[in-house]
Amino acid sequence: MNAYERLTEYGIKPSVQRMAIMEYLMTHFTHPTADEVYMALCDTIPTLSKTTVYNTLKLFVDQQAALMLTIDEKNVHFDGDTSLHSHFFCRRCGRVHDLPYSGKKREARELLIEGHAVEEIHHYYKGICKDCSEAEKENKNFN
Amino acid sequence: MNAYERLTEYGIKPSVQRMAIMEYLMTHFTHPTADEVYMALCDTIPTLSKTTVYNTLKLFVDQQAALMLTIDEKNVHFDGDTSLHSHFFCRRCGRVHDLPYSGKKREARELLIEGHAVEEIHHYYKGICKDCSEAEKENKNFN
DNA sequence: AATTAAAATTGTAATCATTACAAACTTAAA
DNA sequence: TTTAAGTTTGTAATGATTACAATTTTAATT
Repeated sequence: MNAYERLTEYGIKPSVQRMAIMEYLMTHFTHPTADEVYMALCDTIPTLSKTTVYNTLKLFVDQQAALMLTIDEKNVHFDGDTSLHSHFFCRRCGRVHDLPYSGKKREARELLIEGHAVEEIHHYYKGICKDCSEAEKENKNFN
Repeated sequence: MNAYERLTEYGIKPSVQRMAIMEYLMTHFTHPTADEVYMALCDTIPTLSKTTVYNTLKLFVDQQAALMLTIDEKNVHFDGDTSLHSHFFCRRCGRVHDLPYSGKKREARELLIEGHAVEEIHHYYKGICKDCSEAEKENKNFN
């Protein structure tokens, strides 16, 4: 599936900017921030505005075509993989790693928990990631 | 247990400000933001600085005497209840509700997942809370 | 008690991610 | 081709958080 199809599938009218941003999310599983998306695309789309990146990512999230990760208190991260999975945030290098979802497999939508209508499930781990742990052992700095 | 004991237990040297902030966390389970803590205390401690509130909450989190919740992209929330439990963030009213932890009960500390050293486990739900759902049914606004 | 050093607190100013807003541009329909 | 609606853009504002240096407090020592 390409970016165009993905957008229309989620009821989003395609445009050059929207396709570029979706394409980026579909090919980079680094959980980028809005700024990282902007920096990656502003060379190929020189007229791109950061406001557009923010607006577009918000649109994707509203349409459930992307996930907004609030795992990092410094920056909001975005994830083009909307399947149910967990995340690990490394407080050393600041990266977000994917992990399989370890909770009960239940549907995110149409779920009531203690009377609250659940729309999203987020499962986060925080700590020091494998790369940073190994780098520390060797007295080296990762990054 | 009072605030003084709690602080010393977590290796934090007590002070008037620290005890007031810890006392607030121990008696209010509203998951306040730094600003809410400041606003609640600045009447009784008129010289209190917002910087002190930020520094102190960070100290509590570093010493694991409180949890930092990044569930809300607008504000960091704090939780004096460090036991393993889940949270529900209402995108309507912005409040954070407690929920029992539904995942596997495993120790947060000393846990390796795919090579990553886990220090914290966070389980978040997002959606519309019970109060807001009921208020909407009655065509009223909660808040 | 006076001296001193370390730690804690404070206020101000800076930072920086995000948003508001209005103008400019594009699209597609009429 | 006009019109309206939707989209993009740039600039300026917002607001939470942090940096920093000065002040105050604490606690140990003389």
